[in-house]
Amino acid sequence: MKTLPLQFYRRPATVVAQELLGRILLHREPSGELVSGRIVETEAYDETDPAAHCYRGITPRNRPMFGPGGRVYVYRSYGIHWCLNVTCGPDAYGAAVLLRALEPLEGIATMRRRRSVHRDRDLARGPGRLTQAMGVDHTYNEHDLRSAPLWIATPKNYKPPFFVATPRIGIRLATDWPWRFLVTPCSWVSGKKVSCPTTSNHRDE
DNA sequence: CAGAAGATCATCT
DNA sequence: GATGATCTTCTGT
Repeated sequence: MKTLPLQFYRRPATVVAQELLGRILLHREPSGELVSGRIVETEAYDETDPAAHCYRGITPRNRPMFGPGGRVYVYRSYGIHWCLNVTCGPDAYGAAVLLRALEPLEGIATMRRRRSVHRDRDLARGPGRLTQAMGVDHTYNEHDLRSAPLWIATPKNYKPPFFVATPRIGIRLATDWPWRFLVTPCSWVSGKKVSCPTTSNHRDE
């Protein structure tokens, strides 16, 4: 599997969000074990989005978002969860893609140990669940995603996603595995906050 | 310094 | 559909 190069990330978050779908997130844990999953849901943020952490400039928390593309930005959500973002664009521009769901691939037994769920498809479906399953937390902030212990690569069977709509900020991108792509509005649209059904609660089929 | 809101999730009805 | 857990950040005084 080939690791994604720097220039992949140094593009607009909307583009990176689209092209991250189908790639593999890998984590070499302190124990040496490898856990991984296919990225199946993403969400783009940048300085133009009122819902984005970087909308009002740099703060201690969001500083990684203003770093160069290709790094980790992890933040605490609702005091309980960690959420994993991939920074995008050039240095000094605030942009990132939130990783919202994985299809578990390797280290599934470890994921099950960390998350008690009945079905494996729930192991990493949702941003908070994803970090719990992968064993990722804030200590990974600003880590370069081209190298261990946390990196993203392209699988051998990768096929570029097809979209009928143009992805943009405030739009959540997802694929039901295998390969049915969805585009869902979220956060803010046309300056107004809209209801935003979370994957975890509403895609239970 | 107090208070509210939040890129969530599990659990309950 | 509603609620609580739990904590950081931001805003207002």
